[in-house]
Amino acid sequence: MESEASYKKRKVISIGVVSQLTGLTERQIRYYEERQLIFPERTEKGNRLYSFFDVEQLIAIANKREDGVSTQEIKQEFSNEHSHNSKYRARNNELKGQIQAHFNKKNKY
Amino acid sequence: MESEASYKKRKVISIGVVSQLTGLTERQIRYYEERQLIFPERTEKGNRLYSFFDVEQLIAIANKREDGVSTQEIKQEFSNEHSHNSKYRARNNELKGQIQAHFNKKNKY
DNA sequence: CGTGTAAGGAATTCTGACACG
DNA sequence: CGTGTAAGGAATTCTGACACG
Repeated sequence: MESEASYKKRKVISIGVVSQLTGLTERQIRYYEERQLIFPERTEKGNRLYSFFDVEQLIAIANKREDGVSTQEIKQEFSNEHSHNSKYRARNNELKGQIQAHFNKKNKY
Repeated sequence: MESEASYKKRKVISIGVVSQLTGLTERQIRYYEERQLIFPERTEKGNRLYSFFDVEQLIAIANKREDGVSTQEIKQEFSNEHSHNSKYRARNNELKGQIQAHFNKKNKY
C-alpha cells in the first residue's frame, strides 16, 4: 500500500512518452501546465518529468475537454476533489455528474 | 494486484532518468543490455524505454557488480530466478548466498 | 480560450569504434 | 571483460511568439 504509490507518483516520464500515452499533443500538455492543471517536475536541464498519476490526470482532462469543459472548470473540479470531506465530495460529484450529463446531451445531439 | 504491476512493468522511462535513478552511467546501462541482463523497449525512433522493474534490476546488478560478480554470472542467477519451482529456487538462493558471502569475505579483506 | 506552427537553440540519445587492461 | 570517451548525426525538448477565432 506504499510501494505501488511510489511507482504511481514518481516523476520519471518525459513529455514525448506522455504524449504517446495520453494521445495529447505536447502543446496541449504544456498548456495544461500553464493553466495549473498538472505539475511536472524538471530535470536539472529543464526537461519536464511526469508520473503515471499525471498521465491519468491528463487522460481525465482530455475526456472533460472533449465534453466541452473548460480548463478553468476542470481546475475547480480538481481542487474540490482535494477537499478531504467525503460527504461534500460525494454530493458535489453527484451534482456535477448530473449537470454535466445534461449538458452533454444538449450538445451532442 | 494488477494495477500496481502495470505501473511497475510499463516501459516509459528514458535512459537519462534511469541513469539518475540507478547511479549507473548510460554506457553501463547499454552494456548490460548488450549482455542481455536488461531488455528495454524502443520508441519508434529508437530511443530506449525502461520500467521501474528494470530500474530495480539495474540496481541489483550494480550491487552484484560491486561484489565482483561478472555479468555472465548475474545473467545465470537471473535465469535461475525465472525457474518457477520454489523449492529449487529457495535452495539455490540459499546456496548462492553462502557462496557469495564467502567469496566477498575473501576478496574484501 | 485552446491549440497549431515555424524558429532557433540547447540537451538527449544513438551507434560504432578506439582505448585500457 | 567492463567501462570511458570523442565523433557525428538524428531526434527531443524548451521558450517565446504569431495566428486564428
